[in-house]
Amino acid sequence: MDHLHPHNDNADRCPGCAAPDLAFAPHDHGLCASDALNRAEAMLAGRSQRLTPVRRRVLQILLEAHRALGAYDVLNRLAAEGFGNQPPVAYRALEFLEEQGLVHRIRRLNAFAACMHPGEAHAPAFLICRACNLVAEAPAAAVTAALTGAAAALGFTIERSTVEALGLCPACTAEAA
Amino acid sequence: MDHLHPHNDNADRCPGCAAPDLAFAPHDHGLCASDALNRAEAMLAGRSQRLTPVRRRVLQILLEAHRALGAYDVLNRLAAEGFGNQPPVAYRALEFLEEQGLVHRIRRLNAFAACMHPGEAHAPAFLICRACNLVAEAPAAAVTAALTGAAAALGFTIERSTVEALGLCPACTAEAA
DNA sequence: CTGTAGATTGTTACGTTATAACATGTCAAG
DNA sequence: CTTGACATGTTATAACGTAACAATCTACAG
Repeated sequence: MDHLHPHNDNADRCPGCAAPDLAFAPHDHGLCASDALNRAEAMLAGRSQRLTPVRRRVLQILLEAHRALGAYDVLNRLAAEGFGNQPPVAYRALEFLEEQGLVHRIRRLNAFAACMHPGEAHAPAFLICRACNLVAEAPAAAVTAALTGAAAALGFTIERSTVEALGLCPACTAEAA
Repeated sequence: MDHLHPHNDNADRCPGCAAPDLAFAPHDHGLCASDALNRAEAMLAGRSQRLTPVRRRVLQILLEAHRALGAYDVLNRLAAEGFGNQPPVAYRALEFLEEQGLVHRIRRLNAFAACMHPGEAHAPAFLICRACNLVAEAPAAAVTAALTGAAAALGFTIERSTVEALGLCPACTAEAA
C-alpha cells in the first residue's frame, strides 16, 4: 500500500532517504517518536482531551512511519490490528489529532504526518521532495509573519494557513547533479 | 452546481461579496477578464503553445466566474456547450493552464481559479474567506522569499510552492463584529 | 450505585475528486 | 498526402472524503 500519490513511490531508491524521515537530517526515530507521544499525552491531559486507543494508535502509526501517510494507509494499519476498517475511523482520529496540533495535513499529497514538535506554537511550512517523496517540517516563523502581513494589508484576518513547497531535498539535489 | 466544498456555499449572502471576485476590492470584471485572456494568448504564442478551444473556454469560464471553481463545475459548463463531458477533458485543460501559469489550483478547496496577472513571475498566496468562500490572490513576494530562505537553510531547493490562508475577508470581518 | 448525557467508535452507504488507458480526431512539417 | 505529434473524446475505475445512524463507553450528578 502506501501510494499517496499516483507518481513516485521511490522513497526507497533515494540515496539519503533510505530511512524515511520527517527531517532531512538523520536521527534516532525511536527517541523522537516516543518523545512526541509523551508530549502529546501531556498536552491533551492539560486540555481534558482524551487520547483514546484509536487516536493513540493513529498517532503512533504516523510517528513510526515518520513520513506522510494517506488516510487509507493509516486505516489499513488500523484494520489489521482489529480497529474499525471504515474510512470514518481514520478520518475522525486524524481530524482530532490535527485540531490538537499533533498531526499536520499535507494537502499536496492528500496525506497526514505527525507533528515533530507539538506544543510549540507553529504554523509550519512543509518541504516535499518530488524525487523521494520525503516531507520535512521547516521552521517558518518568518514565512508566517510575511503572510500575516500581506493579508493584513488587504484587511484579511488569517486563522489557519497552509504552506507547502515542492522541490528537491538535499540528498536528491546531490543525486541529480 | 458549484459546490466546491461540502460546507458554506454562502458566497451570495456575504455583504461585501455580492459580486464574487478574485480580489476583495470591487472592479470591472469584464475588463480584467478580457485583459487576462489577451495576455494569455500573447504568452502562449511566445512559447509555441496552443490555446485550443477547450483550453480557451476553460480559461474564459474561470475568468468569467471570477472565483474558484471545482473541476467538475468547469466540466459541467463545458459539457453544456458541446465539449466532452468526461473528467479528463476538464482536468487536462486545467493542468495545461496551470503549467502555463494561467490558472492556479487552490488545494484547500479542490478548486481552480484563473490567474489575475499572468506573465508576471509570481508564486502567489491565496486568502480564502471561510465565511463567503471568496478567494483573493495576494502579492506574496515577501512570503516566497522567506520560504525560499527557510528551505535553503535546510539544503532544500524549492520548485513550486503552495501558500493558502483561511480566515475572514474584510467584509466578513466587519460583518462578524 | 445507577442513570443519564455526552463523547467515542463502529458501520452502512454514498458523494466527490482524480487518473489510467485507449480510441479518435486534428494539424503542421516534410 | 502522409506521418508524427499533439489534442480531444470516451470508458472505466481508483482514490479521497463525508453524512447519518447505531452501538458502546465514560464521567458525573443524583
